[in-house]
This record gives sequence, structure tokens and C-alpha cells, in this order.
Amino acid sequence: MAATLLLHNFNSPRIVSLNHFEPPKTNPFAVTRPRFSKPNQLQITHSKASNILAEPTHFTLIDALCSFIDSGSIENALYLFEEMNHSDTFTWNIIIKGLAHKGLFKEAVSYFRRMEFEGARPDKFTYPFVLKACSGLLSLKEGEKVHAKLIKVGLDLDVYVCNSLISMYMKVGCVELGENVFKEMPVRDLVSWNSIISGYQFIGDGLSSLVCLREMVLIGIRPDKFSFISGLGACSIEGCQRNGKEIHCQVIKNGFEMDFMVETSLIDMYGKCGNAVYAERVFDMIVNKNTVAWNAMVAGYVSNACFSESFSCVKKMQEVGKLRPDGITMINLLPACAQMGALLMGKSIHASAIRKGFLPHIVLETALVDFYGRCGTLKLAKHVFMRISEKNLASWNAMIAAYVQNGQYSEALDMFQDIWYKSVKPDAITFASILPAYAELTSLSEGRQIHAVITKLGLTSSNTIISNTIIYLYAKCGDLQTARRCFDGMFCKDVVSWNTIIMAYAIHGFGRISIQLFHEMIEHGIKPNKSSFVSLLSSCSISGMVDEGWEYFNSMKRDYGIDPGIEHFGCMLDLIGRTGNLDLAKRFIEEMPLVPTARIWGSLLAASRKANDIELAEVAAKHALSLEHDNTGCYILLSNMYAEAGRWEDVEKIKTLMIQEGLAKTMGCSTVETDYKIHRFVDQDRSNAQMNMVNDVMGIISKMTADKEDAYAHRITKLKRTDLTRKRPNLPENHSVRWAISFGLISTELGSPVLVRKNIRICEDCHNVAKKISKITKREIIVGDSKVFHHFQDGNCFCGDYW
DNA sequence: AAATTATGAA
Repeated sequence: MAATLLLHNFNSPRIVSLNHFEPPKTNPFAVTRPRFSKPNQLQITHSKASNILAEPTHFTLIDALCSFIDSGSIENALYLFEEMNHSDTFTWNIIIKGLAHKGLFKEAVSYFRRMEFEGARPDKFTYPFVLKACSGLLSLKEGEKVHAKLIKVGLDLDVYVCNSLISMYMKVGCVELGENVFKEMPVRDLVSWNSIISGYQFIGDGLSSLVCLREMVLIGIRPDKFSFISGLGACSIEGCQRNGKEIHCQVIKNGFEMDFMVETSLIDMYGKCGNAVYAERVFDMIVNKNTVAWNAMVAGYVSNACFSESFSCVKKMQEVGKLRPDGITMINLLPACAQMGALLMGKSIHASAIRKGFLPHIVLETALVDFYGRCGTLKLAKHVFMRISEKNLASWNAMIAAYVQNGQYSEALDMFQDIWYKSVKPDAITFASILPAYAELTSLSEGRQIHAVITKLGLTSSNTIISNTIIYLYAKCGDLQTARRCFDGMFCKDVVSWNTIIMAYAIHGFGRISIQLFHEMIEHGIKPNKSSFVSLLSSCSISGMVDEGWEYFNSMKRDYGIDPGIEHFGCMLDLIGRTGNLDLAKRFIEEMPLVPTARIWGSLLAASRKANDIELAEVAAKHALSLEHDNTGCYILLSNMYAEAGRWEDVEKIKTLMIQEGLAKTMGCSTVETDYKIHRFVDQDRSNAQMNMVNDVMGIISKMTADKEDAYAHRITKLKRTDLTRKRPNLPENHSVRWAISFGLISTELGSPVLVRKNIRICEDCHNVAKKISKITKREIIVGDSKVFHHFQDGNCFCGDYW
């Protein structure tokens, strides 16, 4: 007993010499060895086992061990193994193979260690099994240890061993190490090529995979079904149907079209490349369709937006195919439900997953989080997410995206901060999901920080989605120059990149540049899409380019075949509202072929406010309020109009309504950044530490503007005398944006613009004040509110006083 | 005596 105890300790990798011997608290083999009790079936069910019991020679035992492994009864095999003499390499190989094949990777590696320790010599047959286990564990550490040992014993040139090494390195994500093994091996066979081809495909580098496949064929190696399966997977990644069809031809030519895995890969490839018809054609040819094939077809329909087909396919799967949908079927259907906005359908899938016992299932749960997030049911997304016991990166990503999609930016940012303390490392998808939250909420310096992190990870140049969001981030943080620099530095700009930069100039009021960029985009051969026109028309409306706006609106359908959507009508309504032509605005809504949304009525409301038409404002507000959404802005706007008109009873009424609906006025908040600090000012709240300094600056400014007509005084004369005695809440004097500008003036460098970010729209009084300040101080002031950036220069604002 | 590469998934 003492001897075995010592042996176990000795095997522990932490103990180097007996001098440091320490009795372990747990037996290192407790997990793998003694747990297996004698299985009942051993004597009765297996004839070979009964043979052993009659006359157990070593060879019959090995024979029995092999049959246990082959039939998958690993428990029997392990029990037998512990009972027999296992000093020879072969016996160990069998048991390690069995463990690795069963997916018991941890155990396989641990048996390998024990094998070495107990003095059996691993040979060229052992290592492929061990390496398979290492790749299954996704453990580079274990894999490298094995590799080191291989070199030591001189087995690192064996083709089988090298092939396993390539596959292991690729699977754990060490592409370069895998490539090195491939390059340096003396002889490469078909499996070596297949391993590197499937390795590239596994890590998502479809292009390299296809290049290797081509090279292999060029040097005269005939591809087999493994090559084709990986190659088709690579085409799916790249969305490259041309290459996919080429491989399909080769598949037929080489007689692999009846292989069910090849067929499934073909369905997948056509589905992902946007050709549902071809996918269907391949699918129909399969005689005995298995669940995987059905699922691939369902996925094909979903990714091609054939939602009803995807559901009827699942129905047929059950009725014709006599197969039950599994978790993956559900994972495939959920995005369809999300895109159709079919909340109930998704919920019933969720319920069915629970009933059928598919949960917990990390991928399915992640798909549910994603689904609920996209349907706007953030509560349910959170509910599912909280119940995931071992969250992985994808599930974190899904939850962050759900927060961002539902406008819960600060929750998303909190969760993103938390991730850094978990064992998972954020990836490109994490950053792509979180960046919009940065764009909405954070300061320029925080934006720069996250950009630096992303650049350091090497994601900026390789990932177009991330680069596009970075452009948006800088634009939203007020740094248009850097946004432009990022855009100019992009290697492959897609239509989103162009749309983003056009929108960036739009929100900063540089309409001419937006238009110029739109034409540059077309010259570069990029076809504008719906969003391009949203950017362009927004720009025309923000910059007050009425004629141009109409021209582009008309050319959408005429020259580009794009039907104007509700967003485009919204932009046009803003444009009309700007001209003050309320009749036209009303007519425009009436003649619109689409049902007006809350955004449309909100636009009319804004126009009515500018034209001071309180009746129309009421009509617009009534419509907007009937279409449930966050009505805070709507109420505040109307309330302000009533206040100006002196209709205090109506102001009170709105106040009551808001309380009833549980809405609270969003507190105005403005931030200004100095070198290392973000200074936050809140409306009415004079508790900021810098308030004394701000008061001094405000005093100087009001003295300098005293001889001129004061904006607020001017406004107040419009009110009736009696109303002046009323205490008007939230006086513009107490608006945070003025304080932030004043503080910015003295705490930032002369000559540089003062950059202020504000969470809600700037009011007219503050807008006037900012214009004046820019004139008397000769400094550029940039105020980014929730919609646009106001560039105040020499007493004017780019927005032309309409926003 | 025995080995390596593999289809559907967020």
C-alpha cells in the first residue's frame, strides 16, 4: 500500500524530487482509476469475457479488451485493464485509443502519463491517440509537452505522428506551429494535406484552406472525401460559390457524391453561399436523409431568408423522415423566429427544448439569448443567460449584443468590463458588439483606449465590421478627423464603411462632403444600398440641402431601383419640417405608401415645435404616443411648448401622465474632457467641484454679452406678464451644457476646439448662448447631442439653427 | 495486432 501511494505521488508532475515529497491531499488517479467497479455484464453478456474468466491468458485478455473498446463499452474495458497485467505498450495503446475515441480526453492524457510512469514505452502508435486527446482538450500546454517528448525519443518524423501534430496545433489555434510541422516533415501524404486543409477550415481561414487544396491537386495528389468535406467547409466560410461548384464537379468526377458527409457539406456550402435552390437539389437526391442533412437544409433555408420553407422542412423531417428535431434544429430555427419577429414561435421552441430535456445546452441557450435580445425581450434574454452555468465567450457575446441592441449601453459596458476578469478572452465579435455602446456613451479618450486595445490585438486591419464601427465611434465621440483617417486607412472598404463615413459627415453637419463621398463611393464601384440613402438623406436634411435631398430621394428608385423605406420618408419629413412648410409635411405623411411610425410622428412634432404650431404638435404627439415606445422625449417637447404658451394646466397634465406611465424626465447631462479626466455636469445640479470656476467664467461671458440682446430675456418677453410670476422649472441658465462649455474654455488648450457631449438635445437658448460664446472667445465649440454635432464658430452653427 | 484527416451550431 505504501509503495503504491509513493508511486502516485511520484507521478505527480509538481513533485520533482523526493526531498520535496509531500503527501497529496487527493489521489491523482482518483478520477480515472479506482472509480470503475466491476460491471455486471462482464461475465454474462460478453462471450469473450467469459472466456477470460475460464482461462485468462494475456492474449485472450487483449482480445477481450479490444472488443470492449470496439463496442464502446469503456467501463468494461477499464475494469478489465486494471485487472490484467499491463506492462506492454500495446495494452496501453488500446486503452488510450478507447478513451480518446470516447471523448474522454482528460483521462486519455492521464493514462498516457501513467503509462510512462509505470515504465511502458510509448511508441509511434501511442502518440496519435494522445495528440488527438490534446486537441480534444484544446490544450496547447499538454500538446507541446507531448511534442517535446516526441522530439526526445525521435518519433517526430513519423508521418502519422506529424499528421496528428498538425491537426492538434491547428485545433488549439497555433496555426504557425501547425504550418511548421507541415513544412518540416520529410514526407507528406494525403492525410498531411487533409490535416492542414481541415485545420485552416477549423480556425475559419477558408482562403488558406482552399489554397492548400489547390496546391495539393497541383502537385498530383488525388483528393479524397476528407479533402472535399474540408474544402466545401472552406467555401462555406468564404461564401465562395464558384469554388464550391468546382469542388462539387470534382466530387462527382471522383465518385463521392453518394457519401452522406460530402452531401451534407454540399448542402451546407450552397446554403451558406446563398443558393438555396442548389442546396435543395442536393438534398432531394439523398435517399436516406439523416438528422444532420435535414438540419443543414433547415439552416440553408434560414440563411436565405426562406423562413416558411425552413419551418415546413422541419415538419417534413418529422412526417416524411420520421426523425425528431434535435437541439441543432432548434438552434437553426431561432434566428428565423428572430428575423420574423415571431416571439411566440421562439418561445414555443424554448418550451419544447425544456420539455425534451435539451437544456442545459450552451449553444442552444446562447441562441435563445440572441433570439430574445433581437426580439426586444431583454428580460427573457437575461433570464436564459443567468441560468447558463458555464458561460463561454459566445454566450457573453450574445448577452452583450442583446444589451446593445436594446439600447442598454451601460449594462453592456459593465458586462464587457466583467469579461476581463473571466477565463474567456474577448474576440472580434465581442468588440464588434460592444463598440456601439462605446460610441453612444463614452468619452473620446475612452474611445481611443478601446481602439488601442483592438489595434494591439490586431483586429483593426483584418476585420471590416470592427473598422467600420471604429469610424462610427470616432464620429460619435466628436473626432471627425480621426474617423476620416481610419476610413482612409482601410484596405477593403465595403458599402457599410462608406455609409458610415457619409453618416459621420452628416451628423457633423458637413452635407457637401457627404454628397461628395456618396459620388466617390459610386466611382469606386460600390453599389449604394438602403442605408446609403439613409445616410445621404439625413445629411441633406441636417445640412438643410432641400433641393439636393429631393433629387436624391427621387433618384433612389429611378437610378438605383431601391424602394424608399420608412426611414427614408422620415429623413424627407425632417427635410420638409426644416422649411417650415407644415402643410406639405402633413400631405407628405398622408400620401406616404407606408404606415407612419412613431419616428414619423416625432419628426412632425419637431417640425410643429419649430413652427410653433401647437395644434399640429398635439395631433402628432397623440399619434406618436399611441404607438407604444419610449415617449419621454415626446412628452417633454409638448410640455415645453405648453409652458411657452403659458398653458400651465396642460404642463401639469403631462406631468401626471408621465408619472402614470412611470416615465421620468431624462436628466440633462453634459461632459467635457481634459487631458486625464472627464468632467460631468448635470442640469440644475451645482454640486460639481469646478462650479466656482464655472461661475466666474459665466460671469465674464455674460458681462461681455450684456450690451447685446440676451437670448433668454428675449424669449421671456414673449410670455404674458402673469406667467412671469410662475416658476418655470429647469431654467436654461441651469442647463449643464453651458457649464461644460465654460469649464472647457479654461481647461483646454487655446486654439483647440472645446468638445462637449450631451445626452439629450440642446435647447434653443443654450444653442444661442453657445453661438455667442464662440464669437466672443474666438474658439470653436463642438457640442454633440443625442442626434447631431453642433459646430459653433464665430457666432454661427453649422446646423443653420434647425435640429 | 494498431494510427492520423470528417458533415449540421451561437
